[in-house]
Amino acid sequence: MENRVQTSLIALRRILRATELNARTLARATGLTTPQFIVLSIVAESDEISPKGIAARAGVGQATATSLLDKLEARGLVKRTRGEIDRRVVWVTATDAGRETLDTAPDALQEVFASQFHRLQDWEQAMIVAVLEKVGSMLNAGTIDASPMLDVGAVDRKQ
Amino acid sequence: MENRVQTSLIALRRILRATELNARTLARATGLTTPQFIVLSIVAESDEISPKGIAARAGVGQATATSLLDKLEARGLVKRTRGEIDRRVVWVTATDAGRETLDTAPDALQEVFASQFHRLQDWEQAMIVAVLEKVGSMLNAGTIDASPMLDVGAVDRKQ
DNA sequence: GTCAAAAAATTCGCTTATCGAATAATAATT
DNA sequence: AATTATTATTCGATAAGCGAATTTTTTGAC
Repeated sequence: MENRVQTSLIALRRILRATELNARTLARATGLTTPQFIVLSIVAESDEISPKGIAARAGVGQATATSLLDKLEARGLVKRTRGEIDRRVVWVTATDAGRETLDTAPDALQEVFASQFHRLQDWEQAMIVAVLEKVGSMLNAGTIDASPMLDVGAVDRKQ
Repeated sequence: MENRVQTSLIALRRILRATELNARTLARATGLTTPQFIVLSIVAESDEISPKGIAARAGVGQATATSLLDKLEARGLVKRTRGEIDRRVVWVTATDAGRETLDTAPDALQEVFASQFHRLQDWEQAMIVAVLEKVGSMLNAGTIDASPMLDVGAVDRKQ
């Protein structure tokens, strides 16, 4: 039914809003701006990533990524290293200070989710995991092959 | 298991990323910037809303909301009207042009989701609806009592 | 009723984000 | 060897965003 699609999308938007607000809160807690925080998170998640990759994952242009990295590097939260095999690329890694910053940031969303999650029955938890993964792949699968006219490059290249 | 929480959060982030990229794409398709698009959507969803409410829902400051509204109003996509009972507040509504803009915007995410969704079995669809709503309320429940410093009122008041 | 406090929107000044185009360096292709 | 691609960066210009101050209006206290 069309209704279910509608309901799902509304629920999705609600989830989206909650996570967005959380990102802002987190960013403030760390003294970073939201985009800076997002970039730092991406860098910390991957042990080595290029500015191009960061741009793709953060959904911003390469120029923007460079500018954000400049600020993070100036604060000593990330480090840039020229690639040795391919000297065009720059490898970005999180410094200890960078990881520290992320670790000490209290992730309200995560905590809230975890606490609520633990209240659920086992089968409910399993159901949530399954559905979230399913929806994630649905959305991602779609983005890739359904809209080639849009700049999907960024989405494609995400590893 | 802590693992399930982790897995869920990763899946959530993936969903988030997809929807974020979609928002940017949509914004470009309409000739608006992403924040402008978001604000216009919020306005169109509610038949009447104040700048303060918009700010809360969009997760930005009041000053920012005003500035975004200025631009939307200049393009004739929204209209401001002084409140009659309380003349401090301004009621913002979407104009026909504003609704038109949103309607004609091809919502890639929505289409992709819908097409994937329809392939599923009935029980799977039902499960997705249930889980997404559950997760939404879990996250929002948290947001409300975990961070009262944010004006979460708007989230409550959403119809 | 008047005066002070609160509330809503706006303005202002300043910083950050963001993009596109141009540039520089390196790699790949021919 | 020369051309083309790729990667990052710089540059210039616009938009987003914040906090503080301002304006208008309402509410509360006395």
